[in-house]
Parts: sequence; C-alpha cells; structure tokens
Amino acid sequence: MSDSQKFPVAAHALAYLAHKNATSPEHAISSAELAASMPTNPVVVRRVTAMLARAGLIDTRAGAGGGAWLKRPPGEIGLDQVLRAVHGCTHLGVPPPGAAGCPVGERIPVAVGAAIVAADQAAAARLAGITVADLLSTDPEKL
Amino acid sequence: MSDSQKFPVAAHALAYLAHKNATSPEHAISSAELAASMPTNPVVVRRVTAMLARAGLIDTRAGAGGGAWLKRPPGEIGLDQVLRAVHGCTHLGVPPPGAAGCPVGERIPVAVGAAIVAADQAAAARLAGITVADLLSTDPEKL
DNA sequence: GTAATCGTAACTGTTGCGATTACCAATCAG
DNA sequence: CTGATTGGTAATCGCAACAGTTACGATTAC
Repeated sequence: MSDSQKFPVAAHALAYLAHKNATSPEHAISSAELAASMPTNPVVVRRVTAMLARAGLIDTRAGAGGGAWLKRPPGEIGLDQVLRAVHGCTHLGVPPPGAAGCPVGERIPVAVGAAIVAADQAAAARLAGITVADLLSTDPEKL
Repeated sequence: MSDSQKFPVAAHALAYLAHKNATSPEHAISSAELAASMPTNPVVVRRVTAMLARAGLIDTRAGAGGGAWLKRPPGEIGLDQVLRAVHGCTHLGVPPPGAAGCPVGERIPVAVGAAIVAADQAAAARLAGITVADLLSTDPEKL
C-alpha cells in the first residue's frame, strides 16, 4: 500500500467539527469549508467523511445547508477508531512469501508477519489513548 | 511515502543469516542466496543489506566467496533497530499544512502530527521487544 | 422550481516502488 | 597476473496507488 493521507485528513476534519461545535444537523459543516481548512479538495474531504459516516463517527446530509456533524462527543472518539474508519494500518510492509520447500524459509515470513501485526496493534493502542478532544487542547498533555 | 517492503526484506535477511549461523566472513551468504529465500531480486537484497551494514548490524565483503554475515548475536538485534536501519516508519501520513491565518486551523495539524509520532514510537517500542532470534523460535512467545 | 450540497464515478498527472540491466570495484583461486 | 565471483550503485521500465479535478445524479432547504 501507499502513503495515504486519509488518516490525517480524517483527524483534521473531526477536530474541526469539534472546534465548531458541529454536533447537530443545524450546525452541519460543508465539505467545502472543511476542505478550505486543510487545505485540500472538497471531493477528497467527502471521500473521507463518507467513510467516517459509515463508521458511525459522524452523520452527513445532502442538500442546501447540509454537511457533516459529530455523532458522538469529541472526548469519546479515540484516534484508533478514526484509523480503523479509514481502513488505515501502520504499513510496515508485507512479508515476502518465502521460498517454497525450505521449512525454515517458509517459517520466517510467518514470524515477520506476526511482528508487523504486533507493531500495528501497539500503534493502535497508543492512538486509543488520544481523543479528538485532545487534538484541540492547547497544552500537549497526551501528545 | 509508500508501502515499502524494505523492513520485511531486512528482517527476513537477518533471520536467514542467523539460521545459517553466518557470523564471520568465511560463512558469508551471497545476495543471490538471500534473494532466493524470499524470493526476490539480488539487487533488492543488496540495497537492503547495504543499509543494514551502514547501521552496523551486518558486514559485507565483495568478491568471490563474499556476501553478508551478522556482526552481532541475533538475540541482541531488536527489530526496532532493523526498522530504523531501513528508515522505516509507520506511514500514517503527513498532516495537511492547515489553513494559514486561522489560529485553530493551524494548531490542528501540529496535534495530528504529534499523534502520528506517538503511534510511531509505540510501534517501535513494541518491535524493540522482538529480536532476530525470536523470529526463528518455533513457538510464538513474543509474537 | 432553484440553489446548495453530498456521494460517487471517471479521468489525469505525479510519485514511489520492485524488478531488471549494466557497469565498476573488490576479492579470491589458480 | 588473469579470470571468475560478488557487492554497490546508477539508470531505466512498468505498475500501482494516490491527490486532485470534473462531472453528474440524488437529496434537501427555501
């Protein structure tokens, strides 16, 4: 896989919604406004917000005055949920298949893969200790 | 950045060297043999072994009978050192620059970047608890 | 109805990567 | 010394993934 910017965009969007107190349909923020705050393209934002909506972190509504708003309090949204919502992982690579026929050569990739999974879980656990609300705190408590 | 396979290749190469007890110049393993065990291309292996040599984890020698061998015991090579040797990171993306002029919009990317660094460090700390020797153990103790 | 907005598809240009080829330097065998 | 083997590195190719953009249908407020 490649260097996707989905996670940073998602985290930024959620933090922006929290900052604007967008917690109900009448305070929805449009993809254009979110995009302007990054800055990036509204379509890029909508691609991410659609995934966040599917994960149940936000809701969106089409039409005039539509946009996105938070479905849960910012302090209850861990960044690990954000990472999962955008299908992110730590991307340390995929183990090579290993030479067929060599009993040791076939076992090494399994061990390497397990190490990558362990590192991935450790990163997710660390992100679970940071919430969207933490992204707005002025002093770097948990960061 | 993209989904680089350098880390899995490096870990596999080190584990293979450990399995072959390649710990001195006279037991050097050629890039061709390492490549055959993945399988991949010898040049890809040499690109990685050159980085591992620069990091002091292995030594290499050119010429007939040359190749690579471990410079340190497998149990003393943590996978975090391997990751650093190949300049790896968790690749969660780079925070967007943020809209200039907005005090909050400019602070969010900093916080997001700090969260990414925290996740990166957590993954490295987890990898530090796994050594090349662990990759060869038959039972999944630390994996 | 009109305007605004989301969701999604299609397309483009760029970037990064693995693989391959090629060449030079280094090393050993004879 | 000569030749064969091997690592290091550069150049190149083809592929895949991504951000950005345009476009269009569907939905909603006024």
